[in-house]
Amino acid sequence: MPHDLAFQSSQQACDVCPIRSRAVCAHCETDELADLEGMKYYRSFEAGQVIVWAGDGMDFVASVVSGMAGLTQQLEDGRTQMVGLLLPSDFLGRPGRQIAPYTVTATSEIVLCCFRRKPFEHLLAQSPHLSGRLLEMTLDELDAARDWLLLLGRKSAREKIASLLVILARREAALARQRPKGRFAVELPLTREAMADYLGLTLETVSRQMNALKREGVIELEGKRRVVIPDFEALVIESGDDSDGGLPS
Amino acid sequence: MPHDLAFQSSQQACDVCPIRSRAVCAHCETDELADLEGMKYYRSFEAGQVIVWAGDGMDFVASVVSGMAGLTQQLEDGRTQMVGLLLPSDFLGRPGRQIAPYTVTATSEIVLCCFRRKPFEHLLAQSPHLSGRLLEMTLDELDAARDWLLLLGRKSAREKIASLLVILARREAALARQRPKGRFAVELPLTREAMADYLGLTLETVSRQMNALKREGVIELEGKRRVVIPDFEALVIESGDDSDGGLPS
DNA sequence: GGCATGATTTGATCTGCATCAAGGAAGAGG
DNA sequence: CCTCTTCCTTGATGCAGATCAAATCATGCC
Repeated sequence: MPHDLAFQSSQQACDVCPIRSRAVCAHCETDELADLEGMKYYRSFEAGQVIVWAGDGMDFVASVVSGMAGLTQQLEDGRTQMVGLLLPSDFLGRPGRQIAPYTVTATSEIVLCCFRRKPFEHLLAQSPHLSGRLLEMTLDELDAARDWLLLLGRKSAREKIASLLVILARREAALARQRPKGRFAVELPLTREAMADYLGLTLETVSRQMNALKREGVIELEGKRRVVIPDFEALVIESGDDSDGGLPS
Repeated sequence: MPHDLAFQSSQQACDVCPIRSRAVCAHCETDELADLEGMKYYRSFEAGQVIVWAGDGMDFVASVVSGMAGLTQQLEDGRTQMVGLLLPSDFLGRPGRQIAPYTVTATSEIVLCCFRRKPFEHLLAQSPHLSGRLLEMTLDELDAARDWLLLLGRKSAREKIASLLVILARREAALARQRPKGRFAVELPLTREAMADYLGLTLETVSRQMNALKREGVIELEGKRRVVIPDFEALVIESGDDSDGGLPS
């Protein structure tokens, strides 16, 4: 039985929270934060643990504080596709919906800041700061899903791998309010199988393409779960789209 | 130059609107509807016309009244993926964003109920009925995008075609507040190429699979743009997922 | 250390769909 | 009626990535 970190950090204050500036609560005022503090609790999961099963009831919603999780959908015969990637500051759960439509699995050790559903929904109805931010985040997620549709529908295996690394690098940089450039290192808290499920490939193809990119010097592997990108712009070219990621300036 | 139908219908009243019960304005009260009437105007486009180009400014948002449109994304080398399908009652545009990220093309003749951006955003900030409904619709769209990810990542060409027909049948039935069952006819306001762009296939594969389904009696074709589904449940089985579409009862 | 367990790599072969290449069909405009 | 043009179908061939099969590597446990 894994050691549950939940109660170690159960009373961390919002004003020192690392995701404060990007999470659902980003626009909240002091009094709203106080309300949120009253309904929140932390939970931790280890890599591989299931956080929610599709079809189960959920009595909470949550923000990812650290770590990574995947939303996963399945066909009856077992074919699996990841349909959402939860990184720090992302939101888990849908207000107004009790039953989870997707299975959520921790792909690395993860810490969630959970809010009890009922009080959260109540506050959501009161606070335009909260509901406005949630709308904004949902629209961003929809944009990300649409980029992902392009990836799954039209990119080659090699481009898919490169795209995933670009996404992870951008997200990691965004938390530090930067953008990736030149030499850059990324944590890769995913097994080859999880990557395959994300990219609509098999794990063998993922392995082959990763090693091909490595052989050609586009990436360097430090162990299996850490990637160094010697030239970020070169990786972006491999990813197939030349967009700058839509970030300003 | 096509004949512009825009001004023929420029003053249709909201209370006789066919999409009233499902569009952004669904939860609005009489006074909010009056505000909306003041900022709205209708525009029509013919099949194949571009409604918005990616990168262009948009000074309106809109609801689809009738017809169909596709949001489309492209890689520099021309590979094209549809990333959104706009059917009656769907919402076009993102509040707070001026520049369109995707090209929007009418795939059939289409009528839009447009709202001037600024007044709409103002009302959105005032009205929880409006913003709440928009959040709800955005979350539904995200769910649809996630089903689509599964389709693109893991389904065979045959399953993809069947899935598209199931989606169109469900949407057509939903407008009449029903669910498809038994024998059912669907309009297919898409060229083979548009279907291919939706499904991440080539138009040749779409054509072959459509005719294969026809040969096997799963579908019947009335002309090229109308499909009769003799047994809806059989089509759902071909689509690969046995879900009931998530509708209650 | 020795041994299980799970993750990853690597190789050989197969196959579904893309690609390339002609034709048909059906409507629009002269 | 003829001739574009656009859309669709059908056939032949090739290839990227799936599938099947075995090592290799790591890690934790006894």
